[in-house]
Order: sequence, then C-alpha cells, then structure tokens
Amino acid sequence: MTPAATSRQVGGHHTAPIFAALGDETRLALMLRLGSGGPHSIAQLAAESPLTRQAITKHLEVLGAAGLVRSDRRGRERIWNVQPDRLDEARQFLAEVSRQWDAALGRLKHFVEE
Amino acid sequence: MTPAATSRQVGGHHTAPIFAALGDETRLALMLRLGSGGPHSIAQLAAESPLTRQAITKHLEVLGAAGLVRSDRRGRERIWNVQPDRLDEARQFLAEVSRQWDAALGRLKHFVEE
DNA sequence: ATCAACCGCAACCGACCGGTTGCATAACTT
DNA sequence: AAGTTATGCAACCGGTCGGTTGCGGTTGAT
Repeated sequence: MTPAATSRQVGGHHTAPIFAALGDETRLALMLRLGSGGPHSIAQLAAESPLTRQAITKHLEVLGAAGLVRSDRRGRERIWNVQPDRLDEARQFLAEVSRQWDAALGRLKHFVEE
Repeated sequence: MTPAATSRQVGGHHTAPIFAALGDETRLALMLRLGSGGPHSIAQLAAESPLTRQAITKHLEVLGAAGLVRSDRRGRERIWNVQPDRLDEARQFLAEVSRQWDAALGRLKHFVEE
C-alpha cells in the first residue's frame, strides 16, 4: 500500500480541519464545556468567558464547519451540542499513525537483525 | 467536578498546541509519511513534496515544538521520527470529550423521564 | 583540495486568524 | 406597545502563518 493510498484511506484530507478547529485553547474549552455540561446557548457560553459573545460565536462556527458541533434553533436562542462522529474520525487518524509507527520500528529492527 | 477541574485533568492546556500542529494538511502528510515509512531526513521528505525544503523544515519544527516528532543528527543530515506519547495524549482528550458527552446525554434523558 | 549535498538563518510577503466595536433584527416579557 | 434579551452581520485591526528567496556553513565524496 502506497503512502498516498494510506492517507486517502485514513480521514481523506478533511481530517486537518478537525484538528485545526481543536487547535485553539478557547475552542478546546468550549468542547469540554459542551461535552461535560450538555447543550448550551451562545449567551450561556459567553457568560463564562472573558471573551465577547461575537468571539464565542466565531469559535462555535469554526467548530461547526469542522463538523465537531451542531446548532439547533430554540426560540430566539441557538443551542449548540457536540457531534461525536468527527471525534472518532480524528481518533482513528491518531491510532493509525501510532500503529504504522510501531510497524515501521518493527521492520527496522527486523532489518538490522538480518 | 467543575469544568475547570475537568479541563485541568485532561491534558492540562498544552493539548491545544498538539492539535494545532496537526491542523495542517502538509503536517498531517508528514506524520503519515514518518509513521508508515519510518525515519526520514529533511531532504528526503522535501523531495516528495511540491514545497521547498525550508517550508518542510518549518513544518517539522512546528511538529517538534508540539512534541509529536523528534530529530537526531546523523552526519550532515537530520533524521526525524515520530514520538508516539503525545499522540496518546491527544487521543485521551478526544476520548474524554465523547465520554462526557455520552454521560451528559444520559443525564438529559434521565431528567426528561422524571 | 574541490565540489556537491544537506542543512541553518534571516528577511520578506500576502493571507488568514482571533478579537473587538457598532449597529440591526427577531423573539420573549410585562 | 414598549423594553429587554439573544442573536446576526459587517467592518476593522494587529499578529501570526505558510511559503518563498538568498546566502552562508558543514559534512561527505572524488
């Protein structure tokens, strides 16, 4: 299997946006907040942050564009909640890399011993 | 357990740089390349990329700063290889969020049924 | 001793990012 | 109907990011 085929198999290349979305402290905190506390509105999330509501909105939209989070309208507020599928996708990538790494080290060891 | 305590427990807050480092297509490809193909020099990696050697160097240093990768000098070349510990750290974060999410949904369901 | 290969350092550039402010709109509440 | 609450939209700003070019320094090969 070629490396290109491997990278196509594991997460295509839409995996990077997922990691990019998680690569920000504020956004990580939002994920933990939504994960542990269940669904929240924008105002609720902004109330517990030093940042502005609009900043929180932008961060949520970044997470949403990566598919990590979804929003439902409820009256005049917008409720955000976690979408766990994409988390698994990211986890599969990490698992795949470390698995490949172990295999590569095994081949190297084998090669040295021959 | 407070959300603050939770986020302190899971990956402190040095987890974000790990995800940020993985949030780039080129860097993801480098991880897959190093993972599947074993250690490589900068020139080797740059040879299979449309980018410049210096661009590859910068990307490797970003990955290195996040602890995802390490370099050893061998003669006049610099060999890079994967450091699997940090991968596990990132994976723990993802597992924790989805676990919390399931728990939160469970509590909501329970609350509705009462 | 020369020459080529591999690398490090630095400056530069356009584009994107995180965050803010200001104003407008829609939905409850009283 | 008036006031308040929750949000959307747009412009703006400094800083970081991804990438390049140019040059100098080591290490290895001939």
